[in-house]
Amino acid sequence: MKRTATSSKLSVKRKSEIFKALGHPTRLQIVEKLAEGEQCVCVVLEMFDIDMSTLSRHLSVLKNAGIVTDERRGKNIFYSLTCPCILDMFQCLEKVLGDR
Amino acid sequence: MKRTATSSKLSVKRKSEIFKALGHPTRLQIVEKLAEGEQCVCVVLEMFDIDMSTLSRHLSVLKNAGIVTDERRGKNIFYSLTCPCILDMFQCLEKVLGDR
DNA sequence: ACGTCATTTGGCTAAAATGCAAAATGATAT
DNA sequence: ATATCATTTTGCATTTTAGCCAAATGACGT
Repeated sequence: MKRTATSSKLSVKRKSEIFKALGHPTRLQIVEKLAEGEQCVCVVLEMFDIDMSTLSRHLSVLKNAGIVTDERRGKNIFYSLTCPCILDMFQCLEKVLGDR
Repeated sequence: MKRTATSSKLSVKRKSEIFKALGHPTRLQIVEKLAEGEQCVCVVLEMFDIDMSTLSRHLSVLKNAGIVTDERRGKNIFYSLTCPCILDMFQCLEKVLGDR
């Protein structure tokens, strides 16, 4: 099967949404943290010097993009990567940075 | 060597800038087009129903992120991918989309 | 039912991104 | 020197995003 570089209009939209969601330092670091496994919001909060409500908003951006899911257990809410394969993208990116 | 998921602050910034640059449908399609090889601005323009000045802005966003370079030849300016390895990221992303 | 803890949501303001139109630039041809 | 073509830059209006604070929600303990 021939490999084409172009994508359907719908797919372009979804892909760019994912990129956009990752296009913020805080959100990028959240995802990197989740690479270690499921994390409680309270733990993630400690990583940054931002308001809890701001963090919550970032988490919802990631969630809307389909990058993470959340699950409530008791009083806490835990976030995790929907598909750890997203980390492969990060490695590719490392390489892009390295090659320049 | 142990593989860590976290990155230096500087690297986080640069990475998120690259993601951000790709986080727009038009820019994403430009990059996909450049996957075919160097392209004249005029050719890229035909792909979209946008003002030339708008396209030029998108191109400069990609350029500032280091994703593309430009070269003038005569009256025309040609853009190409700085590092075609960025396309690997796209394939990873396809997989992320596929896995859901 | 009431209070508390963890998190999200609404309301607001400031900053950044998008996009068009018009002016500026750079290369070439006359 | 002037005109023309291709592209970028500037100026401006509109929309989107980021962030804080305060109010709302949901789960739990008393």
